[in-house]
Amino acid sequence: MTSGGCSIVWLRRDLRLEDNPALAAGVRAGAVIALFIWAPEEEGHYYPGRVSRWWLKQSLEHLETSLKSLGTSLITKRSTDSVSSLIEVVKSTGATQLFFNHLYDPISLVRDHRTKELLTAQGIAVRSFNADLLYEPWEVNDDQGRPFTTFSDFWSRCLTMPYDPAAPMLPPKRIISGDVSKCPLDTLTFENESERGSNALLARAWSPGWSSANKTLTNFINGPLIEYSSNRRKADSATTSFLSPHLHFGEVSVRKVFHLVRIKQVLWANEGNSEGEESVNLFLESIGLREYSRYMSFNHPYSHEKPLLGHLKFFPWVIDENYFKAWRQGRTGYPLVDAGMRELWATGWLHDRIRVVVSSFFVKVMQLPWRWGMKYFWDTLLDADLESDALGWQYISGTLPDGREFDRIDNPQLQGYRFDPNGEYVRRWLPELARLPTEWIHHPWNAPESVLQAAGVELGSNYPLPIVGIDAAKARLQEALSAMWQQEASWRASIENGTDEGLGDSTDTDPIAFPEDIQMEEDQEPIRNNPTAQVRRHEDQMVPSMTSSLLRVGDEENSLDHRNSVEDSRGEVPTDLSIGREPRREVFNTLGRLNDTLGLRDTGDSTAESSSSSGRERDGGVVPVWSPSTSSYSEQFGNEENGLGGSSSYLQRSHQMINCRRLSQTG
DNA sequence: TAGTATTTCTC
DNA sequence: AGAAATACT
Repeated sequence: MTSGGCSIVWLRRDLRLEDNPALAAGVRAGAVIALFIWAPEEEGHYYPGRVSRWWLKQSLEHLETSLKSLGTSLITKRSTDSVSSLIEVVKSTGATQLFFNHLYDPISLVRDHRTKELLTAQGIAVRSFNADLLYEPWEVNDDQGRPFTTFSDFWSRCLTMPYDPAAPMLPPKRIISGDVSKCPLDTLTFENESERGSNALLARAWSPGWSSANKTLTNFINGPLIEYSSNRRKADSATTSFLSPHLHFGEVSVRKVFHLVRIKQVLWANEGNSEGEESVNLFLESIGLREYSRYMSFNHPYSHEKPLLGHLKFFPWVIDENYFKAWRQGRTGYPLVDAGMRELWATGWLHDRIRVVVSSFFVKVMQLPWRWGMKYFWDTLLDADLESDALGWQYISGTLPDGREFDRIDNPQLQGYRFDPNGEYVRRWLPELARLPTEWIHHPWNAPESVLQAAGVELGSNYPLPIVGIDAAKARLQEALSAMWQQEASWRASIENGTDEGLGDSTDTDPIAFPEDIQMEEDQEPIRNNPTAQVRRHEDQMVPSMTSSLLRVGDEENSLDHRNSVEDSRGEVPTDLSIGREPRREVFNTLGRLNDTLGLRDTGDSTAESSSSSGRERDGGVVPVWSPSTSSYSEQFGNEENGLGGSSSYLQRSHQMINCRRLSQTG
């Protein structure tokens, strides 16, 4: 019981009982205090959006009910500093151990690192676990022991690792409760009055919580999965998994998903059902993208705010809030884009394909800064996920080695006929166009006046004309790109002259500010003639888009001297996109104080035995820690050309980043 | 069967 | 937009 000192199990985005290694460790160790800390201010700009908070609230209630039935309760704390709250709970309960599962977003990396340092200093035994990924980011490396820089290489490696992802664990049968009599709990508030109203409809379409997540998974595997390969391209098919919000909050373990799906695949393979087999591959790929997003975030913690390809910092984004607003409101004049944006606003949901369409339009046609779009997704998506969304937007923006090309503009009209050939999707979300014949539904601006009249469409009045013509957009994009390269060239030249400092610094400290911390949400007309479209028939998908990564990492020592940056990494990047080099090292901070520099020394396969055994340690005997102080990232992976000179600024930069305060109080 | 047109997809 | 797979003749 409580006398020997109980354990705190700090729950975050792992709101489940099954296959929860931190919880299992706590239970094994004796009495447990299950703790959830709500400290949204720590997230800076990324204070969770309305629908995301709604989900979290339901999920926590569900979890608490489950915990109660197992014999304990959920302790909730409202905080602006998780670590202090943890210490407070430690003091008031006499806990001697802390367990939690890893997170990989930039803010958590820093916060969790700090947690370990401070709590360990207080004499608390801290252990952390992998509960969110098939493999930890540091387990997956190329033959040289460096992180992969493209998704496909990363993923094929994952699928051929010498050991399987850990098998999912069963939930505890009962939990002995620690003594919380002296530990006051806070009531958490996740929504205000007006939000409550807006959220009311969500419950008709979604059921947050781990048991519902399991049902969703089962339904998917026994239903739509087999046809995933053929159906996944329709804009509104109901053939996707709907798992993404569940996965975001860790209501279901991705390893369980993986195992169940693989079992199905083996079954189908034996029956010679190749469509089913292929479907599983494709579905797993979307799981893989989610994995990769964590991988990228871990290796490049700036990836949510900086393009991984350095020259992008010279791209002359169009700073136009009216464009931005038109996009948010679904009034760009391109039906497929507008339908998507209205669905997003009304439901918090978008098919993966449509996410690509609207974000590509945002970046390539409007040329608005991708971070604005990402922020809006963050604020409005039910499955908002920083890592996945950063990967998606970077992929779309062409700022990754294997991202889309810069100069490619997707034409929403063509995409419309592709993903929504009969215009049903557009008609559902744009009632003002509902009577337009399919022939014109995706390009009303070309329709004869008589047709428009018959359909009751008045362009420029009840439906807008295209906000930007595609041809004009192409021209503007060309200009922007040449301006970018020019800037980049002169920047490079200034570096060679040693006059870099100024420029280098100023440019990368200015991720274009968000429009006065947009009330992106409520400033819209809550129109939506489509309230009852709770018909969540739409599909889901893990994340918007994505892919890719960057960087080559050498081992710390080597990379500084030999591996003279650029050149070698350059090989696999399209032509002159320079990739940064980023020395990095994980520190394995073992509780028992084992080897603390098991970094990337041993590479992938066979040699990895020592690290693989420790890395795989299920009990968390070894706790890998992302160590900001020893890692540095090239600011925007583009400019390692400045050799050593640059590396000192990397360090500075990384120190800045470590400053939690800075991170967390931006917003 | 070779050669060409068309569809599909980029993570 | 361009490559690759597929379909057609």
